[in-house]
Amino acid sequence: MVIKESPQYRKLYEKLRKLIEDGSYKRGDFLPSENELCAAHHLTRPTVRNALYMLVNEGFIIRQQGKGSIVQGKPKGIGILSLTGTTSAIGQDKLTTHIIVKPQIRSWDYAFGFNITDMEKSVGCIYLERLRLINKVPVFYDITMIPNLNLPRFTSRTFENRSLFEILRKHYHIQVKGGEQKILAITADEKIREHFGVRKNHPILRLDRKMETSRTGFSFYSQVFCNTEDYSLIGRF
Amino acid sequence: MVIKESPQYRKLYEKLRKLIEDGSYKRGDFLPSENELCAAHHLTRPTVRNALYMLVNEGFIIRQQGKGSIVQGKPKGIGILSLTGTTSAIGQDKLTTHIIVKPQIRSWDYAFGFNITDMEKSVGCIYLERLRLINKVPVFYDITMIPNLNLPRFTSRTFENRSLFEILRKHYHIQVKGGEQKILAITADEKIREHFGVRKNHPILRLDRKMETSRTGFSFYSQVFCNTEDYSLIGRF
DNA sequence: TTATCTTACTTGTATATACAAGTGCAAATA
DNA sequence: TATTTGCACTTGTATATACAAGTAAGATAA
Repeated sequence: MVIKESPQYRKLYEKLRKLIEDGSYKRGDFLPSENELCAAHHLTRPTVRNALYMLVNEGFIIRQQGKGSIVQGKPKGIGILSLTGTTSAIGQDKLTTHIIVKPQIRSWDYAFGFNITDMEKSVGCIYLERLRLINKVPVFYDITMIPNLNLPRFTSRTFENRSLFEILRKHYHIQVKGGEQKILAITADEKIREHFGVRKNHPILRLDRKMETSRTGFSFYSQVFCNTEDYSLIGRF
Repeated sequence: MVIKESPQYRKLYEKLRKLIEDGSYKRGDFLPSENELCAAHHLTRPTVRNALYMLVNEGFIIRQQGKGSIVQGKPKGIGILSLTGTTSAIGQDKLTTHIIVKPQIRSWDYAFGFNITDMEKSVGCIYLERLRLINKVPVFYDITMIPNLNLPRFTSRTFENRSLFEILRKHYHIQVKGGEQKILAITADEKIREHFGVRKNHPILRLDRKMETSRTGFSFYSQVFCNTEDYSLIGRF
């Protein structure tokens, strides 16, 4: 498979994003002006602006006419509500993953309330369940279902302490572009209580998510149970 | 106060958005191509693309190279997770609002975990509590705190069945541009149980939100309790 | 001193243009 | 018939340019 080189504006976006994420630019700092970025990277203003608007859309910076691009810092907390997966959102060091149900082929005909196509039904899905801990405290329990479409050797890969998003990107060149989610509060059932070690009637946040990818028509689905006693979900809108 | 005319790309965005929202374009339809929109509205491609990308960012359409702009339909469900307020998210016809605590000036020194500035502290806040019902079923209970900065006659305005966002926009020319939110699951306390009419230990979704506006430095805050038994929150990411 | 104007910067809006690259279909070819 | 080729369409990327409008600070004038 041919991996195309990123366009210029995306490269600049990645660079600036990294500088914000690693703290080179702190909250309140100003990015270089558009013209300075143009000169420094040998680009024109529309190209630079393209990169800057990506940062605006993700909340890394705000822009003010007459002043400049003001760094907001990286979106804090558990950014599962935005584009990133859990791993990148909270930092790999703190997060450990236990596989509860190893990836296996199953038949399916629905995915957490999202409609799936006849084609997806016919090929079945790869099913897995994971428990994820932050500083050794179980916080997420998730069930993932991925249409079994041209993902060779997927079920034999190891998921312990690995990001699903990363595996899809590196081994299959599939990027998550966005998606849809439903959020509700429930009380823990017995299985969830056991995994989280909580009492009866403990409130749990449930997310039903559809992830849309760069491969056209290819989406996958997950249901995430989250114990928000110690960690709340944070996002920008 | 002078109200500036919207730029061209924003006008086109509004037009197209309306056409999608009122069903003139349905899910799966294609919008006219960029060149057709250029010709029809006497604009150039970059301007048209600007409008189209606004629709992409809000999930109204997706775009595919070589094919076109594919309508996704309006983001369904209760879009409180995205930019819109509750009223515009679920449609005014179904939503009724009861004022539980009428707008009043109070002192404050925190806002649901968000930091507020000394200036905001010193002027106090406008405080109100509302109960909002969908088809006569109570679904949202929200507490709102707005810094008391140059909002003449605010506390005397009527909020029954009116949108807070709309009042800010029409009477004070303040638009909500985005914000930050924390989401967690809790069990209903006695006050909430009473308003929602639910039993003890009923799970409730709580959102702590900071709304950032077009008036620089002006943000307001709300805490929303949501009974997700019948309606779950839906958003795109 | 105080108030106003100018200036130099910033981002915002808009046009005009060019070529790359993905999609789908029809015509030409084996 | 089946396959390939070419074409006409779509969006994607990038450049070059111009002027509008917001911001801040220094120069100028009252």
